[in-house]
Amino acid sequence: MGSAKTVGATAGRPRLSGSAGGSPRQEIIREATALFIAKGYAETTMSEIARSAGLRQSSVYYWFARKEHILQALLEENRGSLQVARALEPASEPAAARLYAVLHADAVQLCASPLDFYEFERVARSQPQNFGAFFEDYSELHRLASSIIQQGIDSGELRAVDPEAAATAALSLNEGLQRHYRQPLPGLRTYTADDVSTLSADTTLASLLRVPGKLPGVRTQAAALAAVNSPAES
Amino acid sequence: MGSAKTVGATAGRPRLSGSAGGSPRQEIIREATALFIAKGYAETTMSEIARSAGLRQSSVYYWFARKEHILQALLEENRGSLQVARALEPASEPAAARLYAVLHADAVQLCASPLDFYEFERVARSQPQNFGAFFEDYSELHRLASSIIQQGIDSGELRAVDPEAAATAALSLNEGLQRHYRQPLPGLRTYTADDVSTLSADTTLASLLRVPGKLPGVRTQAAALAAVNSPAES
DNA sequence: CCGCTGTTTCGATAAGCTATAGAAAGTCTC
DNA sequence: GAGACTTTCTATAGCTTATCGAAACAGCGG
Repeated sequence: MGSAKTVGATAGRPRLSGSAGGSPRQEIIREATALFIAKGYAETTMSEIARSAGLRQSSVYYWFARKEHILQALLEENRGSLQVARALEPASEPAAARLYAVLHADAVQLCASPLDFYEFERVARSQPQNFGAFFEDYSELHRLASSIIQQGIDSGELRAVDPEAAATAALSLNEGLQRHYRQPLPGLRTYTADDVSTLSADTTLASLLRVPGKLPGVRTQAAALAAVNSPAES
Repeated sequence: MGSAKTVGATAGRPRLSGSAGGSPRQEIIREATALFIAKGYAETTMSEIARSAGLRQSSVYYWFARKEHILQALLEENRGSLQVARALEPASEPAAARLYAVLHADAVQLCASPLDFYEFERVARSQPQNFGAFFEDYSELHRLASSIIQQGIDSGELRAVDPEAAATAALSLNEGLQRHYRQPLPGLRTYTADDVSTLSADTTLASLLRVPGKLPGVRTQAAALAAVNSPAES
């Protein structure tokens, strides 16, 4: 099933609609991604994906045995915010700035992702055996964020809160706010990806900093950290 | 279609499974609610609802022409957190305590609701003409929260942030955290409804208070306010 | 040149879903 | 007891995801 050497174009029965460009697998992922962005995962049918990729509905199943597998493949191409957290958790800069940088990067990634976080989570939950990586990544991010918060408490930068609960709240805020970027509710202001990322990190840090007045400085430090530890140059 | 006087039990063709107890409409809503809580909206089929209510699948459509109408009816029975906001927005108590009370009440309601907020929103968005009330309620809650925040800024209790953005962040945090109460992610701690409500309101107020040390006092004041303005005694 | 094997696509179809249409089986009113 | 009204039923259309086996090609050995 789908051994798919990187053959140019020739093999197997030809398509009714002229043959494709690149590898069918990538083609399907690309078209599916565009449709997911436009309509969401649940509202996109395999027939639409097939039509966009120039295939018949059932032919898509040769490359992806289940609809969720397309999502899974898409996920594997979209890692990134964990790298920032992994790089910054053991670093020696002030914990507040590192936490800000991690949260901001996570929010940016949530906004840039082709799929709403909650839609992702819904599918992942229905297929836990295939989406183990999703939960592992989330749990690792949570652990790293908790650790940075603990460091900040120890150093006196942050208030003495429960680090685990604070990390949960911080990530929840990221997730909740990405929704407002992605699908603005009628009657409410619309936000850019950077708006919500800054709003989220600002809010969390303001709630944790022992001296709230230090927020602007933290923000500046975090921007410098992000420039160095961005996943682009890994 | 479904004029449904509150007749005792007699009218129309009898059911194959012995006749029902109360009004079929209420019966369907009750069984559907239980199923939605157990499995979520999308994963609950009309056949299951019908079976639980002692009807055939198509008979449910006599009472609810579309599946979403069941959800809509369910929504109309579950108002409440808006009442707290309406009562407290014009009140004269300190704004910080009123904001805390509103946010806490909203979070409690999100946790107690039979349906995940995001699942609700998804359906509401697909049927805007039927769920106008949902968006109106949300927008009113947002407006009231913004107003209380503005009052707090004016009185000097709260930092000088953008009230609209702060309200969006506060409600987003409520929504994001209800998810962690409702569907704990594997490997993470589980929270009670009161845990997440307190965590959410604490976090937001900590991020907004000019003097973070006042948080315990605000929390106490808010509890007193909630006791007086709870929707139960309206 | 011809059949064999492997690869990819196709058409047909099963099973489950929401929703509709019309017949059927009662009660109620006169 | 006839006709109207209410409620439930059976049957079915049209959509979805997913499976199955046949069809159409390339490349290879004889």
